[in-house]
Amino acid sequence: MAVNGGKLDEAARAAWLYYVAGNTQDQIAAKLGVSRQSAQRLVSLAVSEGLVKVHIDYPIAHCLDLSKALRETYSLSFCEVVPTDPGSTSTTLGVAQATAAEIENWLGRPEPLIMGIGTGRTLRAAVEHLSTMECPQHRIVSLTGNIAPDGSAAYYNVIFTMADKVKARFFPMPLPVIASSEKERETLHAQPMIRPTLELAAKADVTFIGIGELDDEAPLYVDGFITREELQALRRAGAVTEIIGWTFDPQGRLVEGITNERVASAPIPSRETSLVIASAMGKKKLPGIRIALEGKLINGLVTDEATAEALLTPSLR
Amino acid sequence: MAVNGGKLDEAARAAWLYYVAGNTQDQIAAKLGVSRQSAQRLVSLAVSEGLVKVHIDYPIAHCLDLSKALRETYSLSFCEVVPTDPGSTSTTLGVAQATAAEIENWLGRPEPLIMGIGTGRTLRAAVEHLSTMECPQHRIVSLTGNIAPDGSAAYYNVIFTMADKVKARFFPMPLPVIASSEKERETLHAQPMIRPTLELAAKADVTFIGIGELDDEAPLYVDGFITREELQALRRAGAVTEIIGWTFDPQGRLVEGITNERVASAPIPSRETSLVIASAMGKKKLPGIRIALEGKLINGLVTDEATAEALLTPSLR
DNA sequence: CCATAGCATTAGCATTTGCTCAATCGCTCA
DNA sequence: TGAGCGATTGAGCAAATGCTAATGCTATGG
Repeated sequence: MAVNGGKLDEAARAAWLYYVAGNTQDQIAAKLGVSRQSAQRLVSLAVSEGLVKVHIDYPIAHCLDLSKALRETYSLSFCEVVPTDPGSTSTTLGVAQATAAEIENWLGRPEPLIMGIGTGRTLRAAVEHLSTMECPQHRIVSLTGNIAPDGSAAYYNVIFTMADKVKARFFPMPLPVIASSEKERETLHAQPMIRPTLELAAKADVTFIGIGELDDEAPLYVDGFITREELQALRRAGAVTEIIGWTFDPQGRLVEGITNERVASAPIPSRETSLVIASAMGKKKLPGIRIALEGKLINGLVTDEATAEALLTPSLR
Repeated sequence: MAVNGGKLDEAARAAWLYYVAGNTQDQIAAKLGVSRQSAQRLVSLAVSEGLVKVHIDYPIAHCLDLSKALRETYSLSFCEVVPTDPGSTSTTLGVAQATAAEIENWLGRPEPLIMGIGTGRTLRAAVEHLSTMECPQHRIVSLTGNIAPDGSAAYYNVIFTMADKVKARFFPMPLPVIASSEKERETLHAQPMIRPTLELAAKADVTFIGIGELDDEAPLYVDGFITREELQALRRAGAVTEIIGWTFDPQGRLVEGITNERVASAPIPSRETSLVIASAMGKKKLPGIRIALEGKLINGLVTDEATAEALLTPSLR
């Protein structure tokens, strides 16, 4: 720890000299008394450890236009559109950083608030971009269970990662994502540990969620929360997208009779009382985002240019 | 404007692809349909226009230690210590960025506040690092006059530059820094345009100031607010440092009888009601910073490692 | 005390970046 | 219409950076 900390300390210093003071790596090497290669390693360590935060502080007109159009079309209270990298296959690039910035923005406020946190790859990537902050005045509540099918803490439940970065009061949900029966869900939800957390989730001032697909790589299936048979049954019943465990049909209605009766997650907080921000981009998520928007499940969105344009093009379904 | 804006737009996009998406300049060139050199130019334009904000998000132990020691030694409410670049001759490097971040931090708060702004090279450099922000709830008041001796707006009065970046309610002070006589100052201060501004300054919640030397490059003299003779008289009378026009002796007392009776600035806001943050670094400013600290003129400080260490070494006077 | 595994460091090279200078483009004004 | 001039572009090269493979070093266990 001390050694590792000292290393990161040096890395941070090297990165500072490089990025802020504008030294070359040769100069840094001389100043820190190490070889040029070591200086390079320190800088690259700082980058890979996420110590170096870069952001482009300029409102790109096209992104602003798209954001405004989306806000108006879907009556959103919040919408952020980041540039698209035409060559990238990443499904989080840019959106993760922007979501992290928005989370930081909320957590930076002095007045106490309740933040709901969903799950998924995108949200996880966002949380990894968070700075360390101290904000004991806020309460952060997980909307989904965090027990993986094998009994371990679910990897894509991001609240534990978030707790490493942010000092606030955390309320994880010690539940599976999907209970084995409707009755089990009732029992679990009635537990004294769970009920206050559910009540807190309902009172969230701001909520960040991801949007899941229900194709063959559906996160619910890949992470083992549902079986292949259940996935197929959901699709046959018309389910197209998933948000914090709940599955929806193209009209934004909960699909009944398969898994939704057993989902142990909190309901998505009400748009009336909470700002519900979805973070998602990419072609595969398009139907899901559209459902969330048209079904009025969300009132905030972080996405990229390409997805924003597709959302504004009349649906071809 | 439209052309320039379009250019910056492209530059921002190129910089985004470079720094956030991690493309090489060749890839960017291909994606934007320009030559490699043009892509390079766009990225470098974005950097030079200050569109690219880099910050190192890691608390370097040595800086934290110094900051803590300074807070305790001088009972400061706020202290930030940035790394020192041993080779640099800059007197603002790092401190400017850190001060900008702190200003942004205050301006980002939703509850309305009054911010006092002093003058000087360091503060100017800080303001140039500010992001554009919208915060109409805040009021920002200049503590010094902004009329240069030639009648133009004084360059190092930073409030106008700040107004370009930040949308808030600004209260500049249409006065010279130093009036021609005590009587003139009284007259000016009694003006209906001035009095409310002075009252606002006295109520500042947070105040950012620089610290000026009184050597041969004294800003007051270089900028033409005082004559060489006045500078020499001030020095003979024991004046060592200057803050928003006021000159102080080593005991932190106002030097009487030379210029202080004619200084048209607002008084430094009270430490009882305002957080008064000085930003300064470098050997030349050391005596000034020490006076400000020991004379309890300030209760916040942004400086660099080398200066912090010197401040913690018992004075050799 | 020695052997060895694992990690850090170095050297050398390929890639990427930034700079300079000459050429070209486009605009203004006679 | 064309000359003049500033701005923009591209080519080539030098500097800076990042990667890989080989070497050296340290700690641990026999």
